[in-house]
Amino acid sequence: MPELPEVEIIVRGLRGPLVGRTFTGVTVRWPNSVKTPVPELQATLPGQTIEQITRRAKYLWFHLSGGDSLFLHLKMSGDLLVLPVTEPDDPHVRTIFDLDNDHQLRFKDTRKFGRVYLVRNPNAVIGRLGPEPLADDFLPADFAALFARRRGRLKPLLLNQKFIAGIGNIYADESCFAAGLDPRRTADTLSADDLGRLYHAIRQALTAGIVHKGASLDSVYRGGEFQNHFRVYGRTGQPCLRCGAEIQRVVLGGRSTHFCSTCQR
DNA sequence: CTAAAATCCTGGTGGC
DNA sequence: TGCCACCAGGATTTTA
Repeated sequence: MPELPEVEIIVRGLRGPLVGRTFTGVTVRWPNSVKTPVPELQATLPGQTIEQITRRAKYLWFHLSGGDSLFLHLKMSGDLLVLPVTEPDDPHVRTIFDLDNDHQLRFKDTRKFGRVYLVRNPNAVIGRLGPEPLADDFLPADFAALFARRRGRLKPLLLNQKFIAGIGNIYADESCFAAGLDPRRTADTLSADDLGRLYHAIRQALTAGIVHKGASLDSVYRGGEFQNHFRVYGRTGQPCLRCGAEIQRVVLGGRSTHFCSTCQR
């Protein structure tokens, strides 16, 4: 569930407690989540200091003093806790990173979809991602250019991280509503005007998500309250806040898709 | 190229 | 009350 805005908020919150700290050990309780061989992770990570934490798409990116990159992806139910070693254990903690100040970074992840990568070359993890929609140099013309020669449906394209990075189910639906576009439209039917509206809708939806400190959903409370501002996501059968028609739900690309068939064409 | 389906997972929910 | 089928979904992989 955490999408670009939620990950951005989490990254901002982790910088204070973690930048400058040095890893002293790693405990892996669910090896399937670690995409680097565990012995290699345990041999390479300790001793490296966290120089900076950034975000790329929905990945948290720890820049390490040894030149390596630690990437964490929270997927559906992941959460990160920085706690003193004396803090009681939690059965849903899958990986524990020991720090040099008697604290631990605990990767809690009920559904076990989250992933951990330690790599020398960051492109091994993030090399095939599409553009960052909130980047200063990502312009309407860049967005429109993505649609050239594409013929897929709009919603699955927005969820495709190779097409554009960081958008998930919530912000895809909210962006299509704000742009007045039916998520079932195919890319080659969108006019220049449609693409202009969609560009601004995506940027505004993601920015609003960050301003509201993300959405708290999926029983993972993150402090945000953007969930109180959804206009279509999760509102199946309820009246459209703009026209009053019932919000529809269809499945596109295997994902629940919520929209107003009156306002979105 | 597009797209649908399967995969990985558990907790919550709705039906009976 | 208890049991079970089913749903949620990010990203990848498989199949058409």
